[in-house]
Amino acid sequence: MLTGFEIMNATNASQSSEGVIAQLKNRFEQALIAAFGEDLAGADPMLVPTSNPKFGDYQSNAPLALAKRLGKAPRAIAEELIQQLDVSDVCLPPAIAGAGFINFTLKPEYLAARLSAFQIDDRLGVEAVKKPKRTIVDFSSPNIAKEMHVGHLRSTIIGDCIARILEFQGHEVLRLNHVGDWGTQFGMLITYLREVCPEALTTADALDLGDLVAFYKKAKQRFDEDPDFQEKSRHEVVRLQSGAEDTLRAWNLLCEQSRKEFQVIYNLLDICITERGESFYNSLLASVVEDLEKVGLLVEDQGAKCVFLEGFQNREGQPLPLIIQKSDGGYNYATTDLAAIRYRIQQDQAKRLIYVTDAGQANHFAQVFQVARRAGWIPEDVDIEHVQFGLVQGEDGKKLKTRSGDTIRLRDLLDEAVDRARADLEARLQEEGRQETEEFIANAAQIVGISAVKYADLSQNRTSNYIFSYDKMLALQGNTAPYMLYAYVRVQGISRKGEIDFQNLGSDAKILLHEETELTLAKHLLQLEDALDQVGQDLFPNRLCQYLFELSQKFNQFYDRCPVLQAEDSIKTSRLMLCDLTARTLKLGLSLLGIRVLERM
RNA sequence: GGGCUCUUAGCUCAGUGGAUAGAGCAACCGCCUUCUAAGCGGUCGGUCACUGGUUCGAGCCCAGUAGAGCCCGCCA
Repeated sequence: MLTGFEIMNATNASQSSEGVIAQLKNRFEQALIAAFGEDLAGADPMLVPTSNPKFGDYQSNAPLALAKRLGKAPRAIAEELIQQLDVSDVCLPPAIAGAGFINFTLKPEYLAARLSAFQIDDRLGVEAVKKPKRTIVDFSSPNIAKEMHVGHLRSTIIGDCIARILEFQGHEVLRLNHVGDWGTQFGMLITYLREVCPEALTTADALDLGDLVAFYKKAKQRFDEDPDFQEKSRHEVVRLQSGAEDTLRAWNLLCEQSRKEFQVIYNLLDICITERGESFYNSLLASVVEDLEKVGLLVEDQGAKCVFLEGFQNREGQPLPLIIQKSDGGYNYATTDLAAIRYRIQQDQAKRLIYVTDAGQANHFAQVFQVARRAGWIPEDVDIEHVQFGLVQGEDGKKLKTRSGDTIRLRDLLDEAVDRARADLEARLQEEGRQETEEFIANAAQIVGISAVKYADLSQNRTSNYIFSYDKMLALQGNTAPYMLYAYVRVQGISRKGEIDFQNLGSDAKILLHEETELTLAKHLLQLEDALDQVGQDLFPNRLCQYLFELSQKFNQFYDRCPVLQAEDSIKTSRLMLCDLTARTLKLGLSLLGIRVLERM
């Protein structure tokens, strides 16, 4: 039981660092109960940013939704709610509008107080979650002995971003690279190499990945044509899975070779990930079959051990099986994925499993999740989610390919983005008669190029296909990485020009919000936590991009209309604080997208 | 045949059951003696694929139709 004093303290949360929406929601929930009783305890306050600035900053649609349930007119409900609602420390008096909306406008003093607190807060007001969840983000997952191509781009970028956001929110995140390092492709590759290049199987660095890819293609061709070769390859897989020493050594060399190449890409993209490939689960596969047998889900059909699925049919309208063990005794990826689910829940103790793969695997994951659920392997308190994304298409709307029709190597794609960024920058330097060092140019081009690729991907709703265009992603205006990097650079330009130390603006520094653009910017700065909460929940990084783009726009409007260095002292200090907060918010937000900033560009 | 995803401005795309559907690009018109104009302001641009349904209220939910892409028994 709270005392009156404690209730007042709990209510008077203007210095609290929770998100504005969360804070208003709390107050609203209390008012709902005070006005209409405990029955309404779970009712949704329906608090959202307003659809139009003329309605204020936030609105509640709850009175409309509750009209039927309470048997009262929406406006009357709004009236009663406002009576019970104490938000005077946060907002101007709430207004009832339209059919029964309640509109809230933040008080400038509240804004200034919150933003002042951000001044000494590296997290910019974003609280760590109270209940951290151990989370696994499974992403990137290239195949050994193949090069990373454009198909791995989205998984890598989106997965990394999701991991960064969840980590920042305070969750314990395990980033797993479920590489394809185990399966029939090794049988044929090793068999082929034994014939044509045996030294590759015993000597490190005898081949580079490019050669491996070429050998892989030839091996595949032989496999498809030559029954003898097929037989040898299958035998090689069995030898590998049973641990034959020479085959295992060859396999290890191939993996090591690929790993080095993958790392080049991960370094370029600034990706940190732990490899735990399919082979890791090899020893657990037999028990998956046994345990499915025990719970009575396993059915033998045409020699294969399967689980028949609910809600999936084949062409003839028959129930579709998920094959757990092939008729030749081998396992396939469904088995591995089931073993991985169990391992991640039981051994890793994960409470949230996130799989970042293309939408084409939606069926596969729905099937695997169904079987795991029916087997009782997914406890109530564990969430399992397939975070799917669409294809990367060329500007012709078809799957992205080189001019000659080959798959584009990820390495080449990234290099070209950097080359183009460099060409743009050099043209600009020439035009403006600027002289910069080679080091400056190389660094700026690198960051602009890579950021542009990442941002172009992350800023789209991931569920749809997206059209890859260097021209659009590197464009200097619009919702692009360069636009946002430039907003950040503008702030740093001010501090250089004015010889400002943002760390040391004086102890009496106060935020004053008089101009419209100052208020608008301040309000947006306060919404970072709400934006991150949403992405943490729904795993749509484009929402964070949208937030940062709007922040950049609002900063540029402020920059355009409010002189900083020429302003009178107290206003100059206040504006410097807004600049610094904007820059730090951009830097933090971009870092959560996996994008680094530049001080000059 | 079944499943999944998608269809919003000329183009590329946002859009959380709520008020008059938004950006960017392109086009056109303005704004640099002033912190980097890689910027800002403005104009133009909509049958939210179509038809029904649910709802006080639908671009959003449900059903159907059309179109696009992807997936569908021993590859991953």
